[in-house]
Amino acid sequence: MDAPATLSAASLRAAPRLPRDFFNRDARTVARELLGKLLVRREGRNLLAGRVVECEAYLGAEDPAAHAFAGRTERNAVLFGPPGHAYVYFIYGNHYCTNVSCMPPGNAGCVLLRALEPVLGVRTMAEARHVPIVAAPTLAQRRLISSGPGRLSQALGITRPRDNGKDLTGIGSDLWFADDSYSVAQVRTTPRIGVAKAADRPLRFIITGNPFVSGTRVL
DNA sequence: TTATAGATTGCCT
DNA sequence: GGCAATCTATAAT
Repeated sequence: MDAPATLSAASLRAAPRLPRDFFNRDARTVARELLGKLLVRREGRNLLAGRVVECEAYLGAEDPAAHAFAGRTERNAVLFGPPGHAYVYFIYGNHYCTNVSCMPPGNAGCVLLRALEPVLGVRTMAEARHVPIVAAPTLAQRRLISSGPGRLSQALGITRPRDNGKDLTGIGSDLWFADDSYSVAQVRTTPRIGVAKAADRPLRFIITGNPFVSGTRVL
């Protein structure tokens, strides 16, 4: 039912990176297929990784909730560039949110990453989040690491100065998506979280039943 | 130049 | 469940 709790660094290195064509499609398609993939960060010789369990699609000119809705600005310029690049923005004075651009240049779709299940480098991610390091963390404690868009960005050290505009499909990139052939049993869609406009559109995608999805009640 | 809302989080009651 | 924190982009003077 749940994804594997851990993953070896060797198998992660063997997992193919998602190519640019993967992102050169409608944001809804990319969001759905991104579920179950791994977001990987290389910190020197150390690898950090989390499995995507929740994300949201943002469209272009036809989506009032999207940053690209009002057109190209210095802030959102990445969205209008080629697919497979990181769009990182700062929000509420405290948090970075991580997106990946979709669609060909000129089309501004993107996918916001909202929750990861930590699978490799968990201790390092917990330290980055200032989450207590304990021998046998509870589910509630593990959820604090990367369940939420601001949380997962902090866990992987993703910031706008460091990562905005980065090519996530580049060979030399220190941030990328990997496919370890994990199979997602069922995908559920819901309205997007925290948006006032176009609040009725089912553009949030989650792995049904995964406990690391944000807002999940922990018993 | 000033005001306000925001793709959030964490602490308080 | 309520709400303050804290900064940026954008709208309103």
